[in-house]
Amino acid sequence: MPKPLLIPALDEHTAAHVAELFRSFSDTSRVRILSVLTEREMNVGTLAGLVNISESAISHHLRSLRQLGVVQTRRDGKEIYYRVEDSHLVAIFREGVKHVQDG
Amino acid sequence: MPKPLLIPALDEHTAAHVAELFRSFSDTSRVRILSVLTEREMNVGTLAGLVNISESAISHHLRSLRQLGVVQTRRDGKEIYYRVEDSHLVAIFREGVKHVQDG
DNA sequence: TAAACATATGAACATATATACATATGTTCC
DNA sequence: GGAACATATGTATATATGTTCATATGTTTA
Repeated sequence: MPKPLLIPALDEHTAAHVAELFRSFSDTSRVRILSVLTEREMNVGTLAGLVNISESAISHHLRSLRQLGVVQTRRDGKEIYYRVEDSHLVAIFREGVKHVQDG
Repeated sequence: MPKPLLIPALDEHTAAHVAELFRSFSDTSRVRILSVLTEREMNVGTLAGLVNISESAISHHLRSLRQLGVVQTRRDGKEIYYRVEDSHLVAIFREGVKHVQDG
């Protein structure tokens, strides 16, 4: 089957979800958070130290990431550990980082 | 070499560029534009018809995508054709779409 | 060169987003 | 139960972003 001359654009609904996914990677602080959480789980306080923004800001970011299903949580006593479980998401994120690093 | 217990977050400068890259995929209209331009080159007018937003809006999006190096251009007479040349970018974009479509 | 067409640009506006601060919730240990 | 700690939430605010409308630039053809 030959490619049609006029590719129809992705439907609005799917496109909105794709945009939403990439938007979760589209802020400097969130990228730094995810650069950690794609390597290992981490709790909010430690994360705040590593990323150098307030725990409140971290928590707000993590909430939206959790709502989007990008991160998962595990409570251990007083602390809540966040991680990125989905390996496909991890791969997409890492490809973005690699693309930047390879110039 | 064992993984260090404390993964340092990605440095701010690199993270900002990664965020910028993903931000270019983080809007519904841009995703629809790119869903076409990752398949074949296309001019502004036709694109506006496919994506269903004004030519001006398309043009603004294409300008930022061009400034980020995401799209390239070719003029043919009155028309300017846009395309995504970088196959790594195309792959990252498609993985995002696939991730959404596979649920 | 003028008219018609394709695209780009600038300004204005409305909406979204990130962060900080204050406060609330939930957990542990005394 | 109360104190101390970890995280979450609500609100306010500043900034960024997407779109529209009006206008400018560049290209072709009469």
